[in-house]
Amino acid sequence: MLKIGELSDRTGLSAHTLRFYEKRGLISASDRSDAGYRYYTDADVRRVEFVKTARNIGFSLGDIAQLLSIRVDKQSHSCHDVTEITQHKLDEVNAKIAELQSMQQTLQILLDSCCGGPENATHCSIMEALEEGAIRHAARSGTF
Amino acid sequence: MLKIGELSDRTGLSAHTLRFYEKRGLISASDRSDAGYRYYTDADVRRVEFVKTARNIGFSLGDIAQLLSIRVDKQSHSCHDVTEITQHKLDEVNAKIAELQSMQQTLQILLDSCCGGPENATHCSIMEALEEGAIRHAARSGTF
DNA sequence: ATTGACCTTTGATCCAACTCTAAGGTTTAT
DNA sequence: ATAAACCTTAGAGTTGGATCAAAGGTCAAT
Repeated sequence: MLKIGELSDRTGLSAHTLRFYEKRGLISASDRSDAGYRYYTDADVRRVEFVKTARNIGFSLGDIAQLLSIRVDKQSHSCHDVTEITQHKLDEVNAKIAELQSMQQTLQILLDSCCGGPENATHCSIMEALEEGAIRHAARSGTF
Repeated sequence: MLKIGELSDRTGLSAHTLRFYEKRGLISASDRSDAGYRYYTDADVRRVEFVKTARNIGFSLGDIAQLLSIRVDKQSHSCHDVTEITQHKLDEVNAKIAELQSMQQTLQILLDSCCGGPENATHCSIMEALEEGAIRHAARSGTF
């Protein structure tokens, strides 16, 4: 049985984060000491590792909660349930990439248009482009 | 002289957002009525449009503050100053794209590995992959 | 028995860029 | 004169994923 600090050492997640995940319902301690210390089993460690892997891939904590509920009762869920979550994430990622690539293009065009030298910015073509506003209509949705 | 609602109509930014930008130091009203109503000139409109254009491209409000300070005194700034901000943004965007593409690949591999059918998830290869943790070490930095 | 490292909790704070609320004051048209 | 539509402010709330602080209790080793 591991205490939270040991679990933290083993998983690389801080004790803060582990408690936070518990509050979010993602993990829990199998046992508690009389004083309330959390004690974790090997199964708990595996669950935390599962969360960590999913998070590394880019799943949100909400997605992970869904994946975990499948994990504990695989019989009652289908592969389709799993791919649906995964596909949804992929769609999100693709949308974000498209948006960023649009920004990338615009920024590159701006950079290409400007000398970038020590001349003063009175006739800077980037400033002029921003001034004219004739740039693009990006699908901004809280990217940065 | 426009009131804030008229400026809002003209720019498509809400009055809330315009006040928020003012609080952030990006814009200001050239005048106020006795009652405190904001009044905007054409120059103010152009400044707001500048902000909007820059924001659409993906610049942060902090970046935009810098660009605006160049704008009001182009003599004292060089093209280099402008390209530096732009290049920095481009670097950020490129880093984010790389990170998302890494996620994209992983998600695609997971999807390709799974039948996605109505079979129960007992042997789902996505779940197994998450279980094993042998996936990747993504450069996560608060993307989602 | 004392030190120091560990643990507990609730709740606050951070980031960005809004978005909204409450509680009122003003303007304009009829 | 009155209603509708506008405006003001300070401040709180939103999202996601942490991260930290305060104030205290516990444990292991010496």
